Amino acid sequence: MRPVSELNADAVGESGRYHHGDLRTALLEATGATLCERGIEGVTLREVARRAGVSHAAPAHHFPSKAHLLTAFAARGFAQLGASIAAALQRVPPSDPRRRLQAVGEGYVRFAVANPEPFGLMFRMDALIEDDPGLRAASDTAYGMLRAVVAECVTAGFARRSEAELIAVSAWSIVHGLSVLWIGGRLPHRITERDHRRLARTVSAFFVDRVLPEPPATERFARKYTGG
Amino acid sequence: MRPVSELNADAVGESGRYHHGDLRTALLEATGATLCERGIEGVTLREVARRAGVSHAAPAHHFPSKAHLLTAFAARGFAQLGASIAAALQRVPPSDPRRRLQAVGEGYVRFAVANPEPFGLMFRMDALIEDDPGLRAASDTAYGMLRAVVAECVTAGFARRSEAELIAVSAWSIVHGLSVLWIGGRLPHRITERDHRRLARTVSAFFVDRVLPEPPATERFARKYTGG
DNA sequence: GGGGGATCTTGACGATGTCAAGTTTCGGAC
DNA sequence: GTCCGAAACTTGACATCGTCAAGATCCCCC
Repeated sequence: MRPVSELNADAVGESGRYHHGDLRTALLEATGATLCERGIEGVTLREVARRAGVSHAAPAHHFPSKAHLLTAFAARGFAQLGASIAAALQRVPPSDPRRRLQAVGEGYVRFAVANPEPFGLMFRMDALIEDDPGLRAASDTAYGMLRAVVAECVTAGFARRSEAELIAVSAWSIVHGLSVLWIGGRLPHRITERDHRRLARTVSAFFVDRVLPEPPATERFARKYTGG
Repeated sequence: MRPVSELNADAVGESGRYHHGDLRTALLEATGATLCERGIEGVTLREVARRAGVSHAAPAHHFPSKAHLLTAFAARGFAQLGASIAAALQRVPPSDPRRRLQAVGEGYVRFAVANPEPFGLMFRMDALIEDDPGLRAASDTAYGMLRAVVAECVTAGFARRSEAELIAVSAWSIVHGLSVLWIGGRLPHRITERDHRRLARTVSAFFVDRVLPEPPATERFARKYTGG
């Protein structure tokens, strides 16, 4: 009977509390490592368990199924996405809501391009528990940050309140689409080969300047799209 | 020894030439049927073969691997996407390039929402042969239609030639992002519950009117984003 | 009309997600 | 202090998957 400390010495790592330690966290981190090394289809319950130093069926005691594990990982990803957006927002004062909206877009695309596999997984609804409360909450939090900044723009007079939702959806669509197409290698190479931040900044600024022009221009177009 | 006609009678269907008929096409159609019925993860080589009425290893003689089958199906999807865009374009005369750009966006989103699973598969690069010539060609054709209409807008004076690529990328991003978020159920329900065509039309019109305003306005913003 | 090659089948292999049953280990009750 | 229940983990098994190798079948062309 070999002591458990010898069996799991390399896998327990920093958290050596008991049995394995905090296996739940270890599995999530192993998922991230596998995801970045071998891509989404390389993420296997058995491979993740292998990396965590446990048997192939151990994950079942922390996640009812593979989908639950991926969902928990995706929820963490949405939290990190929110942090990326928050970090970008912190650099722009509340006095300039248009540039804050631009910062949201840059933070979104920057996170996506910096973490392509996790970002891709976050929107793989076929592999996730779609109505998981944690996932929904994390996703809604990120979207809520965008809506809050759009609301700031409304308050500052750069947009009408009735078109706020349309602007939010459009803004989210353009940054999400740009991220997906970029990660998927669908954009022309002469574009994506440029500096990461520059393209994200250019598209975000382009959107903000065109969609939220100076207040007078806003009034001109607003009434068209705000009918009940 | 049962005659082959009895074995495959129900599967051969309309094309009863020999062995099976045109198995390659039958497999592609079985893929589409499985995809829409059971979702992306329900698409299995064995299930597809089952539906086509052949043994589990038969597809290997027409597609070297599952990824090749899915890639061929995705290429067909891009062709259909192009057809959807072309159909939308045909309803708008060349004299109004701005509304033609709007039509491209509507055709794009309409196809995506009408065929969510095929559309999702078309951008699942982890499951596809990324640099397959057929897939690339079909994808580039669809993107080329968008670029062509943007070029029309440039010719008509609604945009500067130097910002054409930026506009094309932004337009593709917004319609693609809207499609992905919509299909993924990430948009607020109070939005997606509305009529399909209306949201697609609203966002597309919103984009066109804001990004391609009357010529004078274009000149105002153009110089910012066109630096080398 | 017969042979060559394309087409399809059968059988097998390793890998995967999940389940059932057994084993080890922790924490609290006595 | 020790003992028991529950939690954590292991072992083994099953159906299914993608892929490969080998054999069977059928069409086209010489």
